[in-house]
Amino acid sequence: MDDGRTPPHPDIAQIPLQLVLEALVDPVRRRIVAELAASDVDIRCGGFGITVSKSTATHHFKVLREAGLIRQYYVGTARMNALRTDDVESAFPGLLDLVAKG
Amino acid sequence: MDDGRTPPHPDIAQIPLQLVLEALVDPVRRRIVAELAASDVDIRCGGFGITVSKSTATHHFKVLREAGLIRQYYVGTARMNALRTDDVESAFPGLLDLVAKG
DNA sequence: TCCTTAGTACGACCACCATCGAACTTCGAT
DNA sequence: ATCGAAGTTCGATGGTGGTCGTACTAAGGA
Repeated sequence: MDDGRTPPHPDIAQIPLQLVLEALVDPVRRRIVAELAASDVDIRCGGFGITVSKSTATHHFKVLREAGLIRQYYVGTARMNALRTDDVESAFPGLLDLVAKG
Repeated sequence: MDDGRTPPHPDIAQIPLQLVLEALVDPVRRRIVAELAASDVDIRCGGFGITVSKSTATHHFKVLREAGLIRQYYVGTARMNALRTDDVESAFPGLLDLVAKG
């Protein structure tokens, strides 16, 4: 399970609303979530329409992951991002729709 | 309508999600919203279980009002606060429930 | 008329967070 | 074996927002 590169992912049921709102209040992070929500496939870190530096992007993905909103895994050097749609919807119903619709 | 003391209240349909999230990311403001959601009656500014100074409280109410979440009106010297439940629910379905449940 | 109560307005301060660049790691391809 | 592409880590910086105290205004009661 733990290949030493896959970061830990929290249990959504135990994430306080505070953490989720802090994650989603940033427009860059909300854009990431919206793009994932609109996509059929997972997206690598470099594949989003965001205009920040790579180090800043890394920071945003970490915040989203620790808030339980995305899952991350490696494919080669690419770090893939998946929206935890069902998890989030069960813990915070309606929230993803709000973000997706903008 | 305008008695010179009643502040302007924005049309909810035109409020960006950004503004609402900025309002709700603060735990003090979320507490205010939660208390209003749990109450049958409107509550004056001094009637909440928050532990900040009066000037800080004024600031929080202003943010909530400008985000379209509450309506404010005067009764004597007391400034009453009412949750705009239906407005918010129609513009951001599910959001108030998340805050109310905490 | 005072005095108290309720809240606002204004500055100042402080902590936090988004941001960046530079240096580094890891993987894949040449 | 090298090189480039993809991210990470670290430290520094700058702006913004939550906080407070003080001074102020408005309303109601003694």
